[in-house]
Amino acid sequence: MEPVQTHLQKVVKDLFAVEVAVDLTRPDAEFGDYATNVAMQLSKQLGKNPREVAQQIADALNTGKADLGEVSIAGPGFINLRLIDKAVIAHLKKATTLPQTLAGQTSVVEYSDPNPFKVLHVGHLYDSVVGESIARLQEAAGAKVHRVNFGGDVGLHVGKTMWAVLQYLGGENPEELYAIPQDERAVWLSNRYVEGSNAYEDNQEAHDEIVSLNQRVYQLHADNDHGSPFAQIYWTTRQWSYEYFDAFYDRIGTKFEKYYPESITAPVGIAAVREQLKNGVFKESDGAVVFDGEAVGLHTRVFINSAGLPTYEAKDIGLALCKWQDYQFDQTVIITGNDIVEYMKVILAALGQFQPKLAERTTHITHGMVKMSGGVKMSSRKGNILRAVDVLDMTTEAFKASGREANESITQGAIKYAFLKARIGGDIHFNVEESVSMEGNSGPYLQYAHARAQSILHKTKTIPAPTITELVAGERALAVKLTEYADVVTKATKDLTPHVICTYLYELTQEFNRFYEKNRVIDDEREAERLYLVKKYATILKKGLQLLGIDAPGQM
RNA sequence: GCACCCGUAGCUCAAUUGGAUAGAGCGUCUGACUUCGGAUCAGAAGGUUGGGGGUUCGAGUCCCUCCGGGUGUACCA
Repeated sequence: MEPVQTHLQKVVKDLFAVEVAVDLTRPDAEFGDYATNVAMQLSKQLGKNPREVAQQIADALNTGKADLGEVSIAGPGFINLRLIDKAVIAHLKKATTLPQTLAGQTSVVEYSDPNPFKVLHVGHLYDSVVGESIARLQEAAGAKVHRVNFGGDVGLHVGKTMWAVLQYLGGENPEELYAIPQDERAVWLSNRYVEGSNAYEDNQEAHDEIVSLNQRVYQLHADNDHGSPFAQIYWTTRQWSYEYFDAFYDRIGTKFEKYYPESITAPVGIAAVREQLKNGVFKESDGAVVFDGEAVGLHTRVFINSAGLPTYEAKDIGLALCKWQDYQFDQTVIITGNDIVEYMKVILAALGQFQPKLAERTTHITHGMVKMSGGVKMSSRKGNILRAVDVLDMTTEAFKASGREANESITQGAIKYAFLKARIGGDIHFNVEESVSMEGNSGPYLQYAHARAQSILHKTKTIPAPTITELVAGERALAVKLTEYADVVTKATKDLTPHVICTYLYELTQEFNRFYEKNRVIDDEREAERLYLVKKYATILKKGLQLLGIDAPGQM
């Protein structure tokens, strides 16, 4: 694409002596390989008819070189360009080579962010799938990516859990914990949280005890207490929780380099906020330390409450500073639900007043909730909360129900693709039956398409031609589509939009099926050349799916 | 009340960031297989892009306004 673009840019500059950014777009195939609307953009400042401008540019282009075939003008003044086949083939050769747009850069991607002691629910799964994909996109563009995770190992929910744990153990008896089977620990612990939450609401005595236990947990951190019976119970169950997280992340193919527990970020945050209180970034109000967000068009939030305890705000400031100290990143991406979008603006506005560079390098992207649609069977499950594992189980069951053998890579392909194919931002509707369908725009369909392409390659001893020298009718559309891969990935990386990869891969399979319907591969005189196309196709499908965190088995 | 996000075909989503006749899948209907994995392909129907106004060569996209939905809004996370 580059030679054509620079050529076009030069032609425009020579003709009109203006410096404009010439955008090349990929129009419908009927128009050509590339299109530009530069003539329409220029027409106003030149005071000329756009088609006239387009004609001038087209004439000048035709006398040039740069891989150009047919140049035509259409509509109000679009210039449509067609590459010569040789240029398409040259591009095809390096179709899977991605521009290293983030080479040498360090990025910290923070996502999932579950609270220890609590259960991983469907929202964490969605957040994790998005985060992993974004991390992979940045890695593919050459960045050094650090995956990190933030969560509350202190706070009221911990007090609630500890209360119920102590009830269960009959007091501060850490040795009793070992009676709980290893594979039941995570569920057991999250059940304690639910019990503690209920007691906190319903029982005044328990309520007071929980508040007190919450304080004890903070104190335990302040004292670095690992030896007292209560501390042993806390640290042991906390560790269970992290083991549970790690096991789940391992299952879904994501791995965090570092957890930032609030017990670590809170003191850092408090210190920074107190220091900036002196500098006037924060101010005191009703005994609390607040940031006056209204002064910058946002809302005011409390960073340290009137009891002197850090709120989530201070912990988040601490988190930002910890990440900065650890990585000195060029950029950090934080992925959360969109309920905290306004909250995060306040945090970044506050941070920007004393760490402007850090704030500028932070990108907060937010998603909506996962809503279940279709025939969801929830009757056997307690409570309103949909756990992450429930989604995996439901999807596996849906596969079995359709009479096929389920396996983990297909289950996850179904879920991840269903989550990623829509633009990040709004709520998504997860339809289990649709996600496992082998027809239509689904993960398993693309996995199948890849497996089928692999099977073609294994069907013959012919070696795919190392490269093609010409394209014949029926091959060109597929070849052109294959060359779009790198542009699509680069765009997805720049905009942090994995869904454009989904759209592309699906369009690619459609293009392939159209080709395959009409053109024989095996036992054709162009077998070697066509195998080359099939091989490129399979490679791009596999690589593209990998960027989404989806495995592409060779057969299924 | 105020702020932010969302509203596109019956359903789920796209739309190259202001460009060409708003495109796909599912579902519905019509065709095509003794053929490389038909888990496919070709085609049809289905739209006042929530309503109205504005900006300009050109608006789903930008501005105003109204309607509908969601979220947030001082010591929870």
